[in-house]
Amino acid sequence: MQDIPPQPDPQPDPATLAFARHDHSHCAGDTLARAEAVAAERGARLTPVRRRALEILLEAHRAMGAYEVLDRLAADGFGHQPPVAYRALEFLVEHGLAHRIRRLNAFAACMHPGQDHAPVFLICRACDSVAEAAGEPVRAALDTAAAAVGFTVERANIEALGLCPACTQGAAA
Amino acid sequence: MQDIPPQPDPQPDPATLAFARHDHSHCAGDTLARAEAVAAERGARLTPVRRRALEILLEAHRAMGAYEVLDRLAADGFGHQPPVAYRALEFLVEHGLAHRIRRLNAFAACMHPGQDHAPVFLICRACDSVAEAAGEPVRAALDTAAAAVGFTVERANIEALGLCPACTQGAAA
DNA sequence: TTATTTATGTTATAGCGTAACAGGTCAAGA
DNA sequence: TCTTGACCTGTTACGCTATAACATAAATAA
Repeated sequence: MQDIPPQPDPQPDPATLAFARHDHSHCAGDTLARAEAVAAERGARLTPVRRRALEILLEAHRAMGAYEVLDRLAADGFGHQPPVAYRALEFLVEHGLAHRIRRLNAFAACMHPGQDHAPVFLICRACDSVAEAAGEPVRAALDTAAAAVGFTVERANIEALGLCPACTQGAAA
Repeated sequence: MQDIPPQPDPQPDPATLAFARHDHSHCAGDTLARAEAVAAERGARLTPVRRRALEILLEAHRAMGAYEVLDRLAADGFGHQPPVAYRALEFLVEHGLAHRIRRLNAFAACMHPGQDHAPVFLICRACDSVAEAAGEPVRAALDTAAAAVGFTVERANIEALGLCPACTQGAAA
């Protein structure tokens, strides 16, 4: 998922979650299955709304605003009011099944539920795509910096704005 | 500014920008002077509203919402509408004289204008204090992680939620 | 001066998020 | 079984955050 194609196609979606091409239907289904396993393991109740909210994020495969998720939930027969979406999303974030991207006021399904809980988000300012990259070393450096002043890190948001591979090429050309 | 007092007093302010005690009036004036130098150097026009907005952040010495800054600007005879504050704050952020803390929907004066442009923010979930710590190693790790997928980082937000030294002690006691 | 850019201020509105309350579901224990 | 308590879902209502679009004024460049 991290390899960069030499000639990337134009973005198929305005905000895909990984820059490289991949079998999306497979990755979504697979991730959902792993998310279910993680939830079961943690004793977290993945109720219908919550599960559907996660599916919506996985299907879209991009960062989505809470109201956008809400619209889809409502269309599927769930509640129509903001708290419905916010609570489901909060649950997913709480249990590491989704992430909140504050720079975008948006949420995205976690692509590595249960394993990689130090994600960094790479947001392309040109094409608005968003990638979730592994950030263990970044998190380790953050923990060190915090420890130096006596601070204990519990949760972290690490978000970068810049240019994705495709747009870097475009800018150079 | 990074040393931790053995017996920190109760927070004098709900959201101070550094955990350790220090001579605030001195640090604010000094920082403002350095900020002016940085602005001049960059050819950035530190107009009255912008300068006043920076002063407000420095005087408060904590993270402030845009509307809170706006109220003070209005009280000083500047405009009363949101864009007045947002534009001034945006300018300050743009030129590295202030930072935006997305987790708090707030802004804070940069404590190291012109030198340290890889700040990390440490937000205490117990007492709401915020510290700006040096984050060069964190930023370096982030750049590395991004480069691994071909992404070029231009700006980054690195924010940690956890417990400050004082509240860690309190929780342990 | 005149043209051009940049900054300030306004009105109006869009977007994001949460508090507080009501009803429903489910499991554990009396 | 029935009741209690915890949790989940849904609602209304509201507040906070942020920006678009436009008018005016000030500074800069020609």
